[in-house]
Amino acid sequence: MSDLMAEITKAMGFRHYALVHHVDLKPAVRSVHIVDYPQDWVERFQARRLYASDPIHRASHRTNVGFAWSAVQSIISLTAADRSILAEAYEAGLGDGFTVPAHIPGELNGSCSFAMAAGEMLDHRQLPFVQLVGSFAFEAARKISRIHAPQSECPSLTERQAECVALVARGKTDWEISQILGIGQETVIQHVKDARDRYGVTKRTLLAIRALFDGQISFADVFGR
Amino acid sequence: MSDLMAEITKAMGFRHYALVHHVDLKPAVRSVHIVDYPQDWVERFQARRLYASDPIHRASHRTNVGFAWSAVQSIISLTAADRSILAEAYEAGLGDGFTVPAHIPGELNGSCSFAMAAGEMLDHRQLPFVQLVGSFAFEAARKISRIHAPQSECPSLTERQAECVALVARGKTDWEISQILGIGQETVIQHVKDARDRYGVTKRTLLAIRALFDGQISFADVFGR
DNA sequence: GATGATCTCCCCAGAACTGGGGATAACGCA
DNA sequence: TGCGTTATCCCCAGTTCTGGGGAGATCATC
Repeated sequence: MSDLMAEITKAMGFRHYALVHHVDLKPAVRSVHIVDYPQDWVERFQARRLYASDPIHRASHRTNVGFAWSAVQSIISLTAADRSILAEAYEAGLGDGFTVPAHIPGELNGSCSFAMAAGEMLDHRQLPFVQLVGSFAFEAARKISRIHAPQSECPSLTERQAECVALVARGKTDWEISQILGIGQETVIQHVKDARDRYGVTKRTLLAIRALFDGQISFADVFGR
Repeated sequence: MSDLMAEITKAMGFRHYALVHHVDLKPAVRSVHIVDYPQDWVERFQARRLYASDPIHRASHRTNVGFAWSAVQSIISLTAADRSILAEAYEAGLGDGFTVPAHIPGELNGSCSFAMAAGEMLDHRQLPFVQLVGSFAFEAARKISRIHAPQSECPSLTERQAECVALVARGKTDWEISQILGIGQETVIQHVKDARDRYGVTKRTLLAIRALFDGQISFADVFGR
């Protein structure tokens, strides 16, 4: 993967790339982290835990399409600290660059960035192509890094159960759910009990999250309306 | 905007388009909703509130790049209900299509879809271009409707709080969390309490889901390892 | 007609959570 | 030095959840 990325990066006229989830490196977590940035910068980046506050990362959380680093202030306002981070990156050898955000609900935020050497100019005519490459590169990395392990049969819930779980996910108590659905509290308790059983979990919190994860309910069910 | 979309749609060889946030239509909410689908289907879609459960929408919540509708089962597993929804859409005049997801942390999920008439075939060589157009179209629509996030307060948690919330999301009890983190149960109770306060919620279930939604924790934290 | 699935309702005991009220210590920042 | 933040711990009363045990009604299917 990194060989391929290096090749593509070069072919597009860039010098460095970073294909990352925006988290501190935790070996235990299956996150994407394929980077070819100046070593010096990578170390400082991690030491200072910039993955959360780096202005490029922050900007990538506010948009859906890629952007040139030189245009970052059109997306977020830069603080003095941000400017010094950018200056430091430049010192370390990173010139202008282009970052493609990669967000999926319920997953870590990520991005795919390509950078020139310090002093070189971006070829703006090429950016749409870079956008495309960035998106697909991230998706590919994400698929590879995900073991997609159990692919266990997602237990299906009955309609009533799903309705109850959706309300559980909204933080409703069993009594509140009974009022919303117009049935008895005992009935709700039973539906939630049955739903927990189907998922083989013992806590309603995990029930809600599992149901969310495999699409029995969606974030729209939780926050919609 | 819709004129332009219609033109682009035609130029790319498609018949219909839909540039939408995945929510029920509410005039009060400033969300993107630019659609040119068969009227019949739009009505049924809204009547049955499919925005949340439509398999194409669900699939678009699981990926970051576009996908052909005919390949949707490689992303999510289809239930019988899903299949009947797809069949119904086909009946209504929607053939194969291509959907580009558009997700931004803290905002409503959205997508940009292009569809053929029933019976026509997708030109797969063109899909990368469609991907590009879809992304930019959504971003443009989003900027115009300038919903720039309903100033979605994304409260930040302290490290300890986030650790506790991640474990809450795994269905652990406060006592279990205390054992895992090697601290007192009372301390865990306090951290969870503080985290609930920051999010302004009163139930740990909603706390976990909110934290999941805006990226404080991820599904990897919940299911990983 | 039996069987299974679903939805509805009921009771109970013990565990877990929630919302108040405290406290101490360490750290950085002004 | 004082103030805010964070992390740690403690107590308590009341609510909510969890895991057992039931039961009757409907509906489709075999």
